[in-house]
Amino acid sequence: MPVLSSPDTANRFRERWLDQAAGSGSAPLDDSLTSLHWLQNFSILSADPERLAGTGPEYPSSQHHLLLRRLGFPRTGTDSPSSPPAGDTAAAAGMPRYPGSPATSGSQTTAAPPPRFSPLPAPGFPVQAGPQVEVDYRSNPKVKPPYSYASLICMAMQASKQPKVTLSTIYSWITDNFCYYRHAEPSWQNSIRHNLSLNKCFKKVPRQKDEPGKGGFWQIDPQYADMFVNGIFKRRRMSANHYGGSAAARQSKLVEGFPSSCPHQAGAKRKQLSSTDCSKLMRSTESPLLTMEANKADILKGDFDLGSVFDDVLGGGCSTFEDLDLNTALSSLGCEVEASMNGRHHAAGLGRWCGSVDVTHYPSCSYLDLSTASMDSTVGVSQPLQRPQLEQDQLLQGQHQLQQLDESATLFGEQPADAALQPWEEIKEEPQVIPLTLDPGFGLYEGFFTEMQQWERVESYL
DNA sequence: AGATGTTTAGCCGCGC
DNA sequence: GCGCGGCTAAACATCT
Repeated sequence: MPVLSSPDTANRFRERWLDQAAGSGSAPLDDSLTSLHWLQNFSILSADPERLAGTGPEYPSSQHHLLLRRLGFPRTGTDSPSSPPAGDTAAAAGMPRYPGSPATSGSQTTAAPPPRFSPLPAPGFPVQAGPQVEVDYRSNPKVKPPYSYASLICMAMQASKQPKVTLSTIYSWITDNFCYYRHAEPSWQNSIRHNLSLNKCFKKVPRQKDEPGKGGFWQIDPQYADMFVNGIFKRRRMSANHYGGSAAARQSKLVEGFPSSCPHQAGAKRKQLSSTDCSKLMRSTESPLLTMEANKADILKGDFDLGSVFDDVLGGGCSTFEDLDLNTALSSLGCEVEASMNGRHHAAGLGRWCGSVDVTHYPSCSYLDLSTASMDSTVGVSQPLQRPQLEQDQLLQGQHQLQQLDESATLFGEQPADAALQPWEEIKEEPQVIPLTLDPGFGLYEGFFTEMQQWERVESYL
């Protein structure tokens, strides 16, 4: 993670951040740098359930890929499905599946580069000389996207402007954006369902009696929103010495904070608690409110205390911003900015995974969802926006923030070259993400947004 | 019947 | 080696 090392920077941050907190206006905008027109062409728009009937416009695959990458969808090695894909697989095609997992089938030896969004190889993956080949997952049916199902679900949810999505919406978004799944055996859908059910990060929202349709809705449980960093599901173990404290202690906290660490979900599921016991245990404490209350103490105690972090940083206790992964924080906060233009709500995906420093670096990205509904929607409450001026202002604000993030991305891009050699270092930091104490009903987008915006602006004040 | 949701089982790769 | 995370597969239940 790029760092800000100068105390001056911290002071600048404090000055600007505090100024903003005091109500000072925003800086003039430069539309040329903040145009979001490209977003409107992003195929993620098709995630809009109303457009998922398969009649949506098709965008050139190259454009899709470019946009997808511009959105910052990172290729994540650790989230790459580790099992042979279903259907016509990359493995079957003899294509090494990323990362570092050579094709398991040697029957066909078609040489192909590993699927990747970024030209950087993953650790353990042999560096290949020559031109970097990128894979367009939208049009290439042979390469399985290197995203875990949880990540795919998260993407679909994020891409949707809805605070809750149906299973079919998730299916549609995935098939719409990843050609592989259009041709794959439908077993992947089973895996999606399995993931939704088993993964505590996803919460089912029962369909109202008067709501037509089948099945319920799904959303990311705000309690676990921080598990999705850069839109990618992160539940990897932390490095032993990443924090100042003991890894064991943090692991303990992680377990406390994330029931997903229950042996049933974890690998020990068959060795410690029986799945039934665990399931019961988990469900007995499943209420986000309960668990939130239970976790609140720890969270407030400073598992990641923003105030103390700033105190450290601003007070010089922290010589650098290394310990403050702003992008992680931002993404943990699920940065959302309302942005609809001319009273017209743009469809899903009016947002971006921002903070892409450089395609040659594995960027630390934050998803800036500019969809209006996300912020204004609460579960079961649809609140049409009729605040054109506010929307304009917020759009401008969002654009401004994007601009600032881009600028800060440039700033962050001035990292040592060797930073690119360890692109996965950020992943090790993922447990550092902030445990959210949010309204479990996606009220987070309302109640939390005020705080979130300030976090979102953190970089803009540097 | 088909879609959706839950649960169980087992395999694999990776990190510690 | 062990634990964990991710995946596939399958059985089963429930709902539309």
